[in-house]
Amino acid sequence: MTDLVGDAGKRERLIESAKTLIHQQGVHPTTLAAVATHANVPPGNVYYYFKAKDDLVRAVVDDYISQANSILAELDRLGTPASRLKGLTRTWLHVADTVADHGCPVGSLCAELNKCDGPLGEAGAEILGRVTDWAEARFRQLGRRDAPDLAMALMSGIQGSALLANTFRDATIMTRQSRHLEKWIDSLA
Amino acid sequence: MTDLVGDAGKRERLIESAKTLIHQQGVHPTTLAAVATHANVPPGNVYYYFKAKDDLVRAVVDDYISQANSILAELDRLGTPASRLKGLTRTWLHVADTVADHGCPVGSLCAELNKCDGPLGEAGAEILGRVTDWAEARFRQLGRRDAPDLAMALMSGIQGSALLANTFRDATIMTRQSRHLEKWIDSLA
DNA sequence: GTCTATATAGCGATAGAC
DNA sequence: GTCTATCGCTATATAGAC
Repeated sequence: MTDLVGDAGKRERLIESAKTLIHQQGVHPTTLAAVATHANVPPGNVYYYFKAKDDLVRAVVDDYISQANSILAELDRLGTPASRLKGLTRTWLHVADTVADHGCPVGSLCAELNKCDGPLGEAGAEILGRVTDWAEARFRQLGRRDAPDLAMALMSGIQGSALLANTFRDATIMTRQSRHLEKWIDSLA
Repeated sequence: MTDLVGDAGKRERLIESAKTLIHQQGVHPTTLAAVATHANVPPGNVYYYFKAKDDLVRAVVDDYISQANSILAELDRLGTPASRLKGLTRTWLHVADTVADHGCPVGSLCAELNKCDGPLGEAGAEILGRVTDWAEARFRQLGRRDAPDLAMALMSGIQGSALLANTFRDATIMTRQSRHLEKWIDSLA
């Protein structure tokens, strides 16, 4: 949400810059000076747009939530619940190389936020909760009573393989696991 | 590996203290002063035992590797490959509450190390590689040609559910996923 | 050989200049 | 309303005391 005009998109650039750097380096090693520099904004100037570092991180989380909403809305245009769920899996497949390099953008962020005190400590649940709830509803559309468990199993399979792909710097771990999960979804339908 | 005598176990205590604090807070927020205090060692004295913070973290990684070796050796005393693999799954089940509070000790550590430069950036692969290789060999004992994929699928299911259990602060995510994985292993045997 | 006092540096945050 | 100079804190690391 841009506050007013006069921004010249600097706030958005700062959020985008923070997203990139946090994905690559993690939250703690990412300094506000680096975020500013990468966004072509005068260093030290970040505090005009965000009153503390935590607020910038919070903005990044909000950005991921709205990004998730867009992706999920797009997936719902697919024909069947099974194809929607397989489409979700394929979302990570498309960025397998980036995941192998730096991990899943939201998964690795959640891992770090989970260890934070304060409001940010619960922020990860907002992003992953949005996606998990969506998957659960789609499994229910498939007529599955155990939809909550299945949604968790799917998300676990995705997030776990992202962690392994990153740890072993091997994008094929994602692609092979993706095949595995898509077959599994078909077997349920 | 203790260098010499005269230690009075301080080095071991520092490693144990670092393991605990890193698990709870992450690597970056854990200060050497806090590690020393928690280990009842004079602050600032850490540098006598470890020449840099990275060396302490490296010692923690080595400790997890030897811990993994012990656990895997113990699991190999079980009768069948399938029971060994299910035993691996149950290893996380036994610490489900801790996982819900602070994440999987090695999984969350790997997530953070994956974003580090230098030798530590590859350290996570040493721990998870040890376990993954073991699982792969056990799947092969089951006569599975696709043992590498199955090992990754199993580890993904475990690590992914650990991340979700931590994110949602819900230990039952681990227990339910564990049931799911054990059934899956049985279906392969 | 064991430990402590201190140097150094870098970051987040603020007060105030333009 | 927009941005910059600077403060104060904290953490790693070292030099040297016991």
